[in-house]
Amino acid sequence: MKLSTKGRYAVMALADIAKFDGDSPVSLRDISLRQGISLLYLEQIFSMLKKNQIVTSVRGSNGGYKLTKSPEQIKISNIFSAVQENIKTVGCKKESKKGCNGKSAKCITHNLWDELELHINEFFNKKNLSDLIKGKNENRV
Amino acid sequence: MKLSTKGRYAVMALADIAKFDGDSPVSLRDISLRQGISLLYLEQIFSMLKKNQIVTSVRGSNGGYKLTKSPEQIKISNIFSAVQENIKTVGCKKESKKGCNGKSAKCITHNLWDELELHINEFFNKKNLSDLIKGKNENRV
DNA sequence: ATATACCATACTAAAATAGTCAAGTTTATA
DNA sequence: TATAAACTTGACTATTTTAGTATGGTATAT
Ligand code: FES
Ligand code: FES
Repeated sequence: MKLSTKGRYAVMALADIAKFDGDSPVSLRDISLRQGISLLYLEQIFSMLKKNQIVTSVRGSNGGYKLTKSPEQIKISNIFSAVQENIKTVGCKKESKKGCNGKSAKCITHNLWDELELHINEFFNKKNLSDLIKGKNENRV
Repeated sequence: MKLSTKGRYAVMALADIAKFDGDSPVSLRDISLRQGISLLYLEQIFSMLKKNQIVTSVRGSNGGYKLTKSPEQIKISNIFSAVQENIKTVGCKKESKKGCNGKSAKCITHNLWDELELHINEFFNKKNLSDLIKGKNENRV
C-alpha cells in the first residue's frame, strides 16, 4: 500500500502556492520548476483541483492559479478527494450487502478496514495546508 | 491508495484459523472454501507467513496450519510485514538525503507522509487477531 | 502580434497486482 | 504399502493501475 504521486503532487503543488502566495497568481511553470514535477502532469492535476473549487485560475500571460481559501481552511482531505485519490481500504462496496469475496455477508475483517479508513480520514481532516508551511518545514523546498 | 488483497487475505485467513482453532491444524482447503479465497493464492501467502513464524505447518494428510502464538499476541502489523505489504507512504528513501523528486533536500510534504505512516502503523500495532473474532464480529463469516 | 499560460482529451509505457500453473515432497490412514 | 490429502517452491501471466506524454487547442497581458 502506497500513496500515489497524484495525491502527493497535488498537496505539494498547493503548498507551493500557499508559500509563494502574493497578489499575482502562481503559474504552473514556476511550480514545475521549483518542485520538480512535470508541467503536463501538473496541468492534469490542476484541472481537477479547479473543478473542485480548491483553486481559481487566471488565464493568459502572467496568469496562474490562486487558492480559493486561506491555507488554514484547505484540509488535506479536501485535496485528496478533489484529485480522486481517496483512501479506500475496503474492497467491498459500502452500500452493497455483499462482502468482498462475493459472499452474502460482510467478511470478518470488514470492520477492521473500515476503522482504519476512518482513522486515516481523521488524520487528513486534522491537517491543512498551513501546517505544511510553518514551523519545522520552513526551510524545506 | 488502497489495501492489496494479499494483506487483506492474510489477515482474513489467519482470523479464520483463530476462529476454528482446535487440536488439529486448519487446512488451506477449508480456509479457501470458507473465505472464498483461491487455494493457490493462499499457498503463496502462507509460504510467507510460515517463513516469518506467524504459523507452523503440519504436512501430510489431515495436515494444515496452526498459529505460533495466541491470537492476542499476533498483531496486524506482524501479519502485514510478513507478507511484505507494509505501509509506505513516502516515495523517498528514509536513509537517503535526497528528496522524492530527486532534489537535494526533503520536500515540503515529507513530514506529513511520515506522520501518516506512523499513524497507520500505530493502528496496526494496537490491533490483533483476537479483536477480529470477538464482539460484534462474532456472527461474521 | 505574440508569447505566456490555462484547458481538454486521448494515448501509452511501465509497474504493480492478483492471481495461475507445474512439479514436486511429506505423511495419515485405509 | 498404496493412495490421497495437504504442504512447498518457483516460475509464469493476464489484468489493472499508475504516472506520465502528446496533441491541439483557448484566453489575455503586454
Ligand atoms: S472487506 Fe468488506 S466484506 Fe470483506
Ligand atoms: S516525500 Fe520525502 S522528500 Fe518528498
